[in-house]
Amino acid sequence: MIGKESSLQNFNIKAFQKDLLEWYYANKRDLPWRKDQDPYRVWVSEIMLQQTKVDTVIPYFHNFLEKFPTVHALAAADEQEVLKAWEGLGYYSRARNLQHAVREVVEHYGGQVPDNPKELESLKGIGSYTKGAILSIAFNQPEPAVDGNVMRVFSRVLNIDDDIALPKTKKLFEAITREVISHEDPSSFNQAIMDLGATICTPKSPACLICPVQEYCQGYELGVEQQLPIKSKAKKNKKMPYAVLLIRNEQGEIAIEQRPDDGLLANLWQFPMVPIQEMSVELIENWFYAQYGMRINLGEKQADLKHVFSHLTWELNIFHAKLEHDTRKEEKIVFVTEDELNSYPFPVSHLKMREYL
DNA sequence: GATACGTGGAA
DNA sequence: TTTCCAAGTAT
Repeated sequence: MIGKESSLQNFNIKAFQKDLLEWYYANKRDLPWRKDQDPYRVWVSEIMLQQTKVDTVIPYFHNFLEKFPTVHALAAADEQEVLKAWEGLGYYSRARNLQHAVREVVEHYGGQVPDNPKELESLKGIGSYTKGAILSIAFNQPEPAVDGNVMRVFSRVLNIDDDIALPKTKKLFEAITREVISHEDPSSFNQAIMDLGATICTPKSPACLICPVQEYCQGYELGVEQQLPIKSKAKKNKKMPYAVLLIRNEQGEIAIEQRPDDGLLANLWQFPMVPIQEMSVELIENWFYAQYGMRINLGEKQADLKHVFSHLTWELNIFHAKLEHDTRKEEKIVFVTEDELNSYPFPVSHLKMREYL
């Protein structure tokens, strides 16, 4: 690892700050969460923006703030309603953790978002990045908010080849940012680095010729900007084949079930899924009876589709089925009308399946 | 420290 | 088609 001391030798911090901030003041993007410094709005935006593009977040942000305009509104909402507002955005534990944390803010902090690192980081879903983002953007504190943009920009500017996939590398960049951050306008400094990373110092084909800090960039000077940052590869994901059953009862209602309250897509709803190795109608019917206590008649396969996650892929084979005999004791499966489906949060693959109902 | 955790868009 | 990526966090 390169120490921050050697990285910052001969680096003109004041001049870098000045050029970066002047560029930001003239070119900053007009984003809905930049209208004010309301800590709750900043918080919601930062959670939504985790691993998610700005263009994707914008409509969700508007809708979410309309439905839950304050910490009190979000604290009082049903979790299902919150998940429904998050539907399609992904990483759903963000939504559940956010509501959990907001309820803690209402209970322990009188509804005021904490303005110190200790209390902020103790809240569910707030890690080192989000803590720094809230402290700097909402409270004007000179705290680092190191995300992928910051690591990419500083990897190039300071020619640092540490693997940004490693946790310890983030600590290095946090230490560097503490040295480099503007104390006059820490909020703008952090957002400027992120805007620069998103619009100029992009992962592929960075626009070095129009970069406001080109003259400070060792990566550019050495012609290695395309090689930085160093990032180790993710592993290939695993395939998981399922039969998905669109089951109708005699009233024409449709069977859905809620997923477990932890792990993948926690607490979301889905059409019943049967893990399969090979396609066998009897195997599926029998497995379903053993699991749910319901006899079904499997109909014809309607379609298949893939649902690609970060770490695995569902191979979904969609079947119609008819409820034959119901000897259930528990109500794990619920039958609802097509209209009622609209109030349940589903993963995107199951939203797409409604076309085959 | 490695892995789980979503989704849609770009090259 | 495949791969990578995007304002990370929890465990």
